[in-house]
Amino acid sequence: MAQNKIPQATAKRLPLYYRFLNNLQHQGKTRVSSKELSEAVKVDSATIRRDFSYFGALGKKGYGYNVEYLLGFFRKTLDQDELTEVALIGVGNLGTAFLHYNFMKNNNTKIQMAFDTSPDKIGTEIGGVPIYHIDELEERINGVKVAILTIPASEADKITERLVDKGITGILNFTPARITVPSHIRVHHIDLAVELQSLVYFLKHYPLDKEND
Amino acid sequence: MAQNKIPQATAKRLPLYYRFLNNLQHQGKTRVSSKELSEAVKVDSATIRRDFSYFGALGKKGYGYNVEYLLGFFRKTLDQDELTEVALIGVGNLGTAFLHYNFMKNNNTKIQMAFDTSPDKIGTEIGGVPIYHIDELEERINGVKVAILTIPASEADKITERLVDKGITGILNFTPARITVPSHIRVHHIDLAVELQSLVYFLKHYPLDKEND
DNA sequence: AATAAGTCGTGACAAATTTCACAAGTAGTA
DNA sequence: TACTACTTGTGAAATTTGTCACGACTTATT
Repeated sequence: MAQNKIPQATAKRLPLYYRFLNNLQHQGKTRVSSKELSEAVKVDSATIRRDFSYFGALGKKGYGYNVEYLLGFFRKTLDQDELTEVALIGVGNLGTAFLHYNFMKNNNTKIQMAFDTSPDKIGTEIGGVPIYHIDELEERINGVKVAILTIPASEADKITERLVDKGITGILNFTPARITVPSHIRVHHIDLAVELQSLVYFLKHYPLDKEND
Repeated sequence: MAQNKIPQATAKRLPLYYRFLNNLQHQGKTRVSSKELSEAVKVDSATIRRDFSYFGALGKKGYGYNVEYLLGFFRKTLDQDELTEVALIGVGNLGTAFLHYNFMKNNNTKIQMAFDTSPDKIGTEIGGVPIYHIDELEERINGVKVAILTIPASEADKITERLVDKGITGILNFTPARITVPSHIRVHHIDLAVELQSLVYFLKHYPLDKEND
């Protein structure tokens, strides 16, 4: 299932490449060079060529890459044909933003259900996704392997434990809490406050002049 | 202004350390070892010690680190005493989430104003932050150096240009668009769709067993 | 005082990632 | 066909980041 030779740094950029290739195709472009792509995604062109090369020789010298071919290749590589079901826990503003986001456009993931405690929300739908009471988590979440956590930090540990018990394998954690999970479960943390603070720190201590992010 | 010896990877972790040290202090803890901290923030203890060591010898052998001392040190280092004013562009769900977030608790940043186009929102406040019409951007944003972009991707380039013209120096970009700015302006991209796709990719291709994130 | 247990700071190494720079090949043109 | 301009794929070097492992010192205990 895994050609486990691709560096993690490369793997993180793949979804980005995929989306921009999609854009290019919609624009009717049939070929693209690493230089053009570089300007679009803000990644060094040599890095892009290196990234692609892990999958083999996908381009042609003097020509560049064929958009459709590359796109087809990435679709397979990123398992874009296979749907991954996702559950969203916590329908606050951030959670609602996710529900409105149309993930299906370029995507292989679908938020299948959401959970909250607010009586106003339970029983309704947002963006076509039904919202259930968190008490129903155990009975409804069967089969879902990925969860997005957009709840208050104070709830994070408790909910995480319940998710783990139900066999979740990946968690996208937006709470400031650093949750603890068994080692076979993958957690990606996105901490909005840290991101903002970090940006401010870089502004003050790493003034830019020629380099770019 | 910058002791420019600190690796970027370290710099990114500083706000995280800072917050957990704050938590510890609120819990009344006076000392902490790199091992304890490691368990809390999920960063290898050797990495933590190395990170701290870039700032000098902050700890004591056989004892650990004094929470208050360390906290005071980080407060200075992260310029927690100096307030950075932030403008938020786009008061959708994601933007609203930011406005509700109480950044002032452990933080040196304050969202001073927000902009949108919806007549329902303009003139109101959310989380104490006034919302203005985007047309008033130029006249109101003076002095603000950092902007959070939570608008549709299609607006990103246009708004970015206006922000740049008004002398912004840092942008936290939540739109899927990879915006283009002059090289002296720092942009951090956070792409929610990419984050989710990326997590799914890792789940499928990099099964965990003992290692952890 | 002596001993044991704990912890830092860091030299040295290892791993991961990025970048340079160029040979080799392709496309386009005349 | 011959020539020019372009672009890939990659060996090699550089840079960045993470980890190991241990000497040196501190605290606590007996």
